[in-house]
Amino acid sequence: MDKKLDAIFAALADPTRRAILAMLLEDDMAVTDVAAPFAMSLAAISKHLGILSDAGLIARDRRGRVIWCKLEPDGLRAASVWMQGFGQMDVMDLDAFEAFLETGDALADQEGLENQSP
Amino acid sequence: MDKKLDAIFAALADPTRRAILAMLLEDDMAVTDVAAPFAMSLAAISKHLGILSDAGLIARDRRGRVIWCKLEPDGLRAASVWMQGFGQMDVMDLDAFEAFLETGDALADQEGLENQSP
DNA sequence: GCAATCGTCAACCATTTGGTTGAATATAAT
DNA sequence: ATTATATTCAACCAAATGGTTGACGATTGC
Repeated sequence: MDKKLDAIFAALADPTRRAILAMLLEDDMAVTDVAAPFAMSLAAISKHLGILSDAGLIARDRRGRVIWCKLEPDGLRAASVWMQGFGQMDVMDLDAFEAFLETGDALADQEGLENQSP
Repeated sequence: MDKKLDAIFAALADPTRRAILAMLLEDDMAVTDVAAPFAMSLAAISKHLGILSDAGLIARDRRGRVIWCKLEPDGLRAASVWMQGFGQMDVMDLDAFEAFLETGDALADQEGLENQSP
């Protein structure tokens, strides 16, 4: 139960992984496309995605030979709850965030990347 | 500027350090008293405090031979700003948090520990 | 069938991390 | 002055982290 927080904060502690999360906030992406902007190997990015996935911050979904990565809407909840207890302050509206991710603009213009045939 | 976030999230990724922060939320504490509940050496705790301090999450203030540790009210700001941008949501009211720390109950009953002569 | 693409796995490497112990420093108390 | 207390420092250690490369398994397209 503490392990979850460990994993989340450790995942957030790396700038590459934070950048990946920021990219996924705008669009679901294939692993190769996630890796493209970074000056490191695909295998390294694959490891980062594994860490983000283990922390519950993203999910990976295989479609054909392409694996699509997307944000896990509930992923930040544990961290937010801890921060809430820490600061005794208003924390974020995670339910609104989930709604935002699932129905909102973030995932709307996915055709910016190549289309996979359904 | 990214390094700051690295340091903050890395600091939060360790359960001992999160526990220390939770303790300091209730009271300013001397290093020895911080270390007391943990099953590790004082030197190890001293290192953890150094990491928290480098991350800007706590401040250490020497008074006599005792070093008092207290939360740095502004310490979580960068992390909160990042999360805010990430989720596009309210994260926390840090100004209220600062007010809470500086004038509120948290630091009020410090006489629970031994008094240092002024 | 055969070749190209997508992604992971395994082995390796250097660096960082989280802990230990023992010595060193600074202040306080007797 | 001596002794005790509070804390850090330095050297060391095992394990984890972040990266590399090359081989591998799946899937697609010709």
